[in-house]
Amino acid sequence: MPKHVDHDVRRAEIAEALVRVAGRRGLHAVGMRDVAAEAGVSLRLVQYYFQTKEKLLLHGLHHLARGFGERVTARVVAIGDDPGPRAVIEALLMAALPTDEESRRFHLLYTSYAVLAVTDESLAAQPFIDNPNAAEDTVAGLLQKAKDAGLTGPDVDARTEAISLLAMSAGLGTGVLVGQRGPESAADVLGHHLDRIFQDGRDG
Amino acid sequence: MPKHVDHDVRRAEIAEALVRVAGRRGLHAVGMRDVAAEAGVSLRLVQYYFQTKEKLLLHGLHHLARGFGERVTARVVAIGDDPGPRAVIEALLMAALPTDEESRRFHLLYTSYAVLAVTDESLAAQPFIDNPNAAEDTVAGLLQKAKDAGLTGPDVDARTEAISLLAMSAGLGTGVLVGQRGPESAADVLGHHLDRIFQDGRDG
DNA sequence: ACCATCATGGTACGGTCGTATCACCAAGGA
DNA sequence: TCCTTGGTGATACGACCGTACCATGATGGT
Repeated sequence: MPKHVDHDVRRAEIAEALVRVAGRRGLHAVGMRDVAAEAGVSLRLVQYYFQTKEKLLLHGLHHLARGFGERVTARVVAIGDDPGPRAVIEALLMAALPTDEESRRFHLLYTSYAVLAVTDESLAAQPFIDNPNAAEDTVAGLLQKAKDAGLTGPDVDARTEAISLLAMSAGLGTGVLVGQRGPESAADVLGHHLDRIFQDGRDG
Repeated sequence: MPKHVDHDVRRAEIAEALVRVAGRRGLHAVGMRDVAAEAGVSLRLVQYYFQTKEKLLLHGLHHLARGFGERVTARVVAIGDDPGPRAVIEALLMAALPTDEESRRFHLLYTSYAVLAVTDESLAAQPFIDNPNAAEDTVAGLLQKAKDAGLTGPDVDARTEAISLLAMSAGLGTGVLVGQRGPESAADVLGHHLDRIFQDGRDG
């Protein structure tokens, strides 16, 4: 067997190119030729590693989700050793806001994919259920831990507050994306609600 | 002058057709031929009343926003004479949730348009700033009135809570749209936060 | 050393999309 | 009455898109 190129690496490169060009011109406007040009390869190559556009888009979604997960993890790790639940939740929520180019791209494309998934049955809607649910479980778990440790008021419902915070983060993110408000304003609103939840305890 | 057809009526009919077919198959998937077929007219007619697709889409957005405004107004009016601020806010927020086919369509298409506006400079981003701002002002005004009347705790910030509620409503709406949660769950979460805001007062 | 095979390039094909063009009808003012 | 003009239909055009097909290096196992 000749040449032996790592297909996974190549596919990741092409998926990266898809995400880049889609972030610039919009997911609806990207064709396979655009992706090929962005990746610096020929159209045939894109066809070779992904047989069809549908598979390319699907892979792009997974690539996007994976990259975002890594981003969030990195943010959480970066806040230091044994941080309080509030710091972790804050890092989680802030990472989801479109503050820099990467998060902006993520928010735009993830929303585009979600919209596509509603009408196109070829694009599975499952990632848009599972991923948010996982995030919800994580935040709810952290809140419950905080509540058990007495860091929050006794009347907070961890699950409800987790849902609220994530929904707010998503909604505020869209507002930032379309230019309705700045990232600082969104962060302030989130911070206000974290203050409310953690008002009875102290945090590190 | 012959025939005398009311252009505004015709354009509204075609815009309605655009919204219907886009709600079914996704905004990205609709062409002028689809709109013509849905409206029961020829392609030429769509071209005649809207010269270009860009203008058709723009008119569709305005049509959508106007229809939604009327829907919200109707909901608010329907709750009876001189309702309390909480009831009005609740009606506002609930009307935005994708509960029936019409609100589902609105949420899907408005999100699609917003995503388009981010990358396509032809589609003005202004509606996605002005409309949310107007909603925000309305809710903030109602909250302030409630606070002045002693219906809320003295520590609630009307503007921040208005932003939060609308962002939550939008985020929850998306969650309902993609099937992550049911409309009842979203309504519960919103109700929980309204309870919190109005916890110190009584409402009618 | 050879050849099966992975990897890659170039290009053509069918379809669709937005838009433009040509033709026709109908009606009301001169 | 006739002719100007608004409304409508059918169809053509050029561009682009996703996909398929054909050709050809390059390479490693035997």
